[in-house]
Amino acid sequence: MTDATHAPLDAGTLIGWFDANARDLPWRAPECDAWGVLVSEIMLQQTPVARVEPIWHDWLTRWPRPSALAAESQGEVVRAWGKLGYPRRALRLHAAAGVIAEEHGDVVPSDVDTLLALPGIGAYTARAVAAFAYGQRVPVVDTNVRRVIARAVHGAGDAGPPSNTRDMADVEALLPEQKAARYSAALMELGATVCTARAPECARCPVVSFCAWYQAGKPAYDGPARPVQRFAGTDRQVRGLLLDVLRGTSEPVPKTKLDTVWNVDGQRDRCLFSLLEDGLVEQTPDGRFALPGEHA
DNA sequence: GATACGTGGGG
DNA sequence: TCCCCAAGTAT
Repeated sequence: MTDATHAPLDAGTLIGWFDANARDLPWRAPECDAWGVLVSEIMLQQTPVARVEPIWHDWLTRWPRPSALAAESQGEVVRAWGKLGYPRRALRLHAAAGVIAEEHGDVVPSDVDTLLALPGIGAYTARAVAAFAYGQRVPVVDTNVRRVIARAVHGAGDAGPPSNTRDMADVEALLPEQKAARYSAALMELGATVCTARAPECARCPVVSFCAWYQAGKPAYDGPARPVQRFAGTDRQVRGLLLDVLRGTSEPVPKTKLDTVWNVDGQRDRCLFSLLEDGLVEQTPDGRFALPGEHA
């Protein structure tokens, strides 16, 4: 066993660093409740902090409780989601708010399994809410945590493909008995601001002298390459263009209007159909198109 | 386990 | 310009 004070990711060291260096994010404020934490976690799925912050403020002001969001139309929620990306998250958060309002007394659940049963909440988000909103000692594994552990503990340049079971066991082994949630926040913060993917600033790292990767001379990552996420020309781009039209109008639009955003007819129609299937778009009785729930 | 799913900033 | 990356989830 490694001496705790010399472990690569010592809790006292990391929490001390976090106390002094944590970013002042609104969902970390003492007055932010579990609903605010949940909204932030959903918005932060694959979307950078800088783009989330202003939208998060809008949402918490407009819908300070789950029941308030649940009472809103789906379309308005998708519109307020703006350009955060992956708008199905907005629909799922709206649905989760409905369940919380109806079945949980308008209080975000604190139990991991109950959270996991809500739409849009997976292994990461369920534990993030349990830890950051309720102070529970549960492993919180995101891409930052995986990268920090890969480097500091395993001496690899980057994390390999995710494995929920193995990744959670890795974190569980590091998690201190006390202040576990704060430790997880520190781990994530280190990965987000210092031990970054592209250009880690090892000179600023509080645990550099215990880092297996640094000690080994920062060898290049030799694992399998991540699949590249192309965007230009994909259905994702076309769906985004279609939805952007509908976000910008309160009145339903005729299909001819949507036809102007992309000139490959087959792809465009397929994307419109998939948006209808996903419930992100609805067709009005007269055949026009709109965001859902506003023009039945 | 692989794939689909938005959007925009930075190197 | 192109490519990588960003607090993932659902299928």
